[in-house]
Amino acid sequence: MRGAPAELTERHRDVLRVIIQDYIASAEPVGSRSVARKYGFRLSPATIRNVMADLAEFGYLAQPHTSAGRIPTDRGYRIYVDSLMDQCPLTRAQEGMIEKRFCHVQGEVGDLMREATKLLSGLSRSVGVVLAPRVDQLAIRRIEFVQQSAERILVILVTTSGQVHHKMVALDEVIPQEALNKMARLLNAMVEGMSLSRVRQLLVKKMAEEKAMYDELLRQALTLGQKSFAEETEGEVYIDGTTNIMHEPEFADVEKMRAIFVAFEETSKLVRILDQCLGQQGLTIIIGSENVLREWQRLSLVMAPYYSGEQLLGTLGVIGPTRMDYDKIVPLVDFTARLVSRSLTEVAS
Amino acid sequence: MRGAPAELTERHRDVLRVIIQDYIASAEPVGSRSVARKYGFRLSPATIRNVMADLAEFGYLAQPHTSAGRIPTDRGYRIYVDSLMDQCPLTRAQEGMIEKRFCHVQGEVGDLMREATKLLSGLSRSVGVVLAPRVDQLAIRRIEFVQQSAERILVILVTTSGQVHHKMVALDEVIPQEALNKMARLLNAMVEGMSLSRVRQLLVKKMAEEKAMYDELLRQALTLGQKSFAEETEGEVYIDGTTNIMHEPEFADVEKMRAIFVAFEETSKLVRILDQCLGQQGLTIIIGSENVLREWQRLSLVMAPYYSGEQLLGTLGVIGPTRMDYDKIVPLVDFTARLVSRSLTEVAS
DNA sequence: GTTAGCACTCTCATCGTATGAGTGCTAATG
DNA sequence: CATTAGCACTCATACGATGAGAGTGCTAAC
Repeated sequence: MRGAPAELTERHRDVLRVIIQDYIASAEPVGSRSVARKYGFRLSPATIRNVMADLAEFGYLAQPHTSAGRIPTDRGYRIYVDSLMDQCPLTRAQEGMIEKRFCHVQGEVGDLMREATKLLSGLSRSVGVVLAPRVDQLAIRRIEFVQQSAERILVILVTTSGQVHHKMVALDEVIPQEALNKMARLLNAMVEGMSLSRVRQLLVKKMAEEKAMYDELLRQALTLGQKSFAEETEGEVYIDGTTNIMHEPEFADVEKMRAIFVAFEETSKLVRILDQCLGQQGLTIIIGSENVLREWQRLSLVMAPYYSGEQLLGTLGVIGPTRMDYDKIVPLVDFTARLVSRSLTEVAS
Repeated sequence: MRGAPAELTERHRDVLRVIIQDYIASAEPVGSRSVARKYGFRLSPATIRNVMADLAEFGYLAQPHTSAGRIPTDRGYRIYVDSLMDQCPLTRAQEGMIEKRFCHVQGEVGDLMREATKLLSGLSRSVGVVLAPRVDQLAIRRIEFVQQSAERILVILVTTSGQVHHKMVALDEVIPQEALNKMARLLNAMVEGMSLSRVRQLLVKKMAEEKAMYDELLRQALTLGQKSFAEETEGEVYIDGTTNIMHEPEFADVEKMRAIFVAFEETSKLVRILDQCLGQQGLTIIIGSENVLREWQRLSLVMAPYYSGEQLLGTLGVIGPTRMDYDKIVPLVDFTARLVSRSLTEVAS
């Protein structure tokens, strides 16, 4: 393998494009004959073979066995999505249909996420995935404490984006509901509009100040607040359409399929992958072996971030086999992210 | 097929038991030879064959093809779980281990459900499933209204069992947060400890009374309450370990497997099946074709109800192939249901 | 640079055969 | 009369050989 895209002529690029598109459509190794045919017979199969030999040498194509056609390598897909593909934008009708589906979602953010996930999986015939906003990053609208039993308090947290989170907190002392309400009011006044991570800092600071003071209620409120917000929260993932990829011939083998499904179930690892995408600007594509995790190396991701106004909230996209329909899926993901951002921006304002 | 369990001799029952146990363990059709062996060679294969022919005639056994051994029919499994099986109770050590896992769950009810689901799937090496309590049936501890945007109110509902539910409600008039708080206080006083379904009735009644009166706030509160609790809620299902059944040889075929997974994703149908179990007293076993739904006819369920005190809350159990290890799974489900009931009873008190 | 021709490789489907597990039936046995 | 040995028969499965077909790589000619 020589590593020289500099030597790629226009013909190399054309042939590679044809092969990848053909393979994505058929899942069968592509031979020189069929490339020549798609080329309008302006070149003979033999010529194509020479080009293909070059491409194989560059590492963009591989052969499953000696006398079979070529299939794209991950490196091949990479160059394809970077500079070869012609994106195939959504039709007006499709866009309208998608917009309509989002209009129906009047409810809370969770519904919006679910709808987006379903939409992505449905239209891509692959797996749709949405990484929900970290609670840490979100502005808080409201805190509420509900006494569950003598020493257990249910903490409810509402963000400005309309997400609701709750957790149970154990206390050593018994606090009556009446006092809890007062504490909630105190804290609400203090933290409204702040992000959870800023709240944490604030509480530490206040605690230090308050040590000298003697407002018992405030002291208790701060302690309770700290307990409530102590843990780092993990991003939540919505995923849908996993059964879609069962059809893909690359997972016909039950053992491979099982591995994939186990991978989907391990949401914490998935979150880590999606977090990487968050770091990037704009649309991110991760192809097969570019994934660090072993179980993911047969899968590709197309992800785009979504926002509320200027604030980056999360990322959404499609997971599929490396042989996925990038030219259709990229515009789909792009458009969906835009719409989700629009919806969330409206809600927040 | 003659339909006459009356004619079942002790020997018939013994042979059927041996065959079913063998088949459950091996997933291979069972031949007369191996039955004779398990019998300590006190009878010859030929004799066993006669018995097996009888059992086949009664409809308890079937042959995949002429010259293969026998496999149990769903009817065979039915008589097995009803009167043949020797339950194989959990060891002291296992019980201790399970109890320990539940002790760790100090948190909210959702965590408890998730933990139970994982436990069931882990120990059964099948699919664990828990039908969470219907909100309708549960006593309400607290209602809270949070203004999300001008016309959208987030309604938060806390049950005495510590579940949190929320939904978005759209209004025509704009109500300031201050008024919302007052309304919440009004409603809380009114409904605390009542079940959602009773609250619905109550609100209708109050509305009628109030029509004549002129407390604007109360009127608004009632309207908002009605909107909030209007819809019937659907039971939520926790499910875990779906990948476990991929190993089962009966689902080696990808198409069959896909059908199963699609069935798992369709939670609404699953809820309907589980609801049936709720109607029953005590532990319910549904075997293969006893399921009404086509997609479920290759699966069996072992379900047990769980309670908070006296009140029936939901049902939990294991889903697996009809060839599942009933003698181990029945005690497991039974014990788990008992423990979950205990935890929930403690929380409520 | 392009192409025709050709030998070569490798997969896959097909077919016949052998194998072996297991049955059902019959007749002999205690 | 229940039990059993014996035996012919049935199928599923594994195996090996064979042949077709697709596709390659190389060489020599255009």
